[in-house]
Amino acid sequence: MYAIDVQPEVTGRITCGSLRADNAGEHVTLKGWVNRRRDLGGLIFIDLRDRFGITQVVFNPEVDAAAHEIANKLRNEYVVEVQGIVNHRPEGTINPKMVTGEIEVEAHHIAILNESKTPPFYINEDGDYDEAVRLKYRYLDLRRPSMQQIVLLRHRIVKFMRDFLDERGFVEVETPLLIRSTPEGARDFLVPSSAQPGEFYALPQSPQILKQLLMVSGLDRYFQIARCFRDEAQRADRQPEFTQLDIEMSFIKPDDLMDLMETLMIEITERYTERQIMQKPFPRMTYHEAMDKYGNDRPDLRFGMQLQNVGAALQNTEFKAFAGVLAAGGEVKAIVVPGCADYTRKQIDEITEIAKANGAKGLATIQLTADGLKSPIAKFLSEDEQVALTTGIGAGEGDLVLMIADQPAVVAKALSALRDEFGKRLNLTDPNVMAYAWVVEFPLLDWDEEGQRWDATHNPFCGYFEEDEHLLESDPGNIRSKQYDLVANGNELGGGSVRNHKRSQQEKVFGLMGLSPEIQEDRFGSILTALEYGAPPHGGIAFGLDRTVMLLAGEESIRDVIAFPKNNRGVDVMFEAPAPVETEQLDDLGLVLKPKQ
RNA sequence: GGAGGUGUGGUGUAGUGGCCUAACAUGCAGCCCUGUCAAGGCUGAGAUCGCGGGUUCGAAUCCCGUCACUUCCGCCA
Repeated sequence: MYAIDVQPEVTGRITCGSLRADNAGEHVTLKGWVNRRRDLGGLIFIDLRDRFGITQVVFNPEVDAAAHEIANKLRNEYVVEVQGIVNHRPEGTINPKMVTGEIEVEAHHIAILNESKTPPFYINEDGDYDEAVRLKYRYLDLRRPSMQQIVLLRHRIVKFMRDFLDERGFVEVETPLLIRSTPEGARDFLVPSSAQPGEFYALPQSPQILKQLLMVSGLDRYFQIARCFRDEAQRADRQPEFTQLDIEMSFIKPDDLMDLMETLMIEITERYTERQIMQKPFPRMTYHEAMDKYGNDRPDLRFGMQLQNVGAALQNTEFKAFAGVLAAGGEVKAIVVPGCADYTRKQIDEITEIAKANGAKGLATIQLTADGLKSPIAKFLSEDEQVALTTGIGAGEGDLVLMIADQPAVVAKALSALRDEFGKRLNLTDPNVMAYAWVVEFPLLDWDEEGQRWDATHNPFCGYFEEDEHLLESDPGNIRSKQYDLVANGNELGGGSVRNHKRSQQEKVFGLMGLSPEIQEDRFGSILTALEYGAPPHGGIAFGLDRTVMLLAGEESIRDVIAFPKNNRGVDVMFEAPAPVETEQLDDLGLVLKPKQ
């Protein structure tokens, strides 16, 4: 349990978590919910719960017959007010599991402030309840102490962020939610306007341009707990509206920002969780290194099992599947899975499916059993090759070697998925460890086959290394950006960059992305013009706040760290939003709905 | 847009062709009980097994379709 809650002092109300042996003899009034009732016939015990804790109340007919009579009617989740005397519990009935377990309140009066229907799930114990029901009755779900802990943790983290940044000269600025749509990136949520029928605002995917404009304003250091919106498919760690800790600073190098954010994350982790940080200062690796060793730009560094390139040993292989891939400029990579040589045919099929679901055409396996090599491809491999693919990459008896041959992107994706799978299967992902790391030097651009143009890897405002300037024409795919991502345990927590602060730089990037000067002016005129008026060098970062809290709270779903989240289809099941609107509302907006298919 | 998983009293689960007139726990209702703290004991109510169709003498169970939830791929500058 983290020390993240405080007892209120302003109202003078005594909470259900505050009474101790010292309070014995005091007359008190407690208010809260009935967590549990234990009716022994003569005596009735009530565990009274509020956000701050649980206190046992005892109703004794010999002390107050009227109160005891009312207590007969109490049920779970009734809201009551109890007046009574704080007593030491009798010898032998102290409950060491409760912080208030040395005392109880002897009730002299009780008032039922509100009754409650039987809740659709248990408030007083944690369980794995149907999420649809939890979301429909979210106010009850949030009544559960474990959910309140998360709400509090999030509050503490956000408050710490604000204080931390304030102490360092950052200014919190609110930026508008009704902005202009730009078709790049994710699909925008659109908001129609009645003042301009047929025209739309968009909700921001991030305050990117706005915070850069604040740097042009000379604000020097900006932050915001910024709500962002993206109309894309949901995931366990993605919501249509989410919150970022958004930061921008002037006159910085990437290192300045990384150091600052690293301090912030270390402080938060160590203050509010009991998790161990795997390595301080956070390791830094380039994008290429991350892709090479882990096949992933957000690797889970809690375990090894790195990808190994075995192409060199297979230059002359007779195994056609490998030879063909290598001849076509592809690669063959392997991971060594410890202790899984005894995998059954069925288990091998299972992991092959995982590889295929992640784009691989197949999965080659070698099982190093006590009886020797077991592998469907062994017969195609020379003795030297067999050695290279086993002991040559550190595999020993009892281990399982997994190999994928394909174009680098396919190999990376599939092997990375397998690595993550075995990290879980083999319990290598210690939930008490936070393996933070920075990934840097992403490629500025990657080639979009469909659009036949270069696309910004991160965002189009990301700056690039001056020494790569000469690649702008010849080899745009190899320009290194000044981007940095903070990853932890296989999650991308945040990303940012030092930006283009000159119009000419920014135009070059837009140009490579296939945006004509006219389109650039139309969509990004404001920022481009601003860059002409003494824009300082600047850069920033945005942290996924929900994702960060999720990880620190040890939750597996982003929905568990958002008070009122949407479900997997973006539906708010409590309010049943989105919902149709009145025809009059559409008329005001100049909108007509197409008939449904 | 695609693939997988799940769907059985309020809740969590069991049941994978007949023994199911659907079981267990908990919750709920009633009764008993003065030191419980996941209180205990007894009694009881509560599910046409997501929905529709099919196969079969017989379907919670097999098949097809559909819906919902969920995970992943695509998507997420």
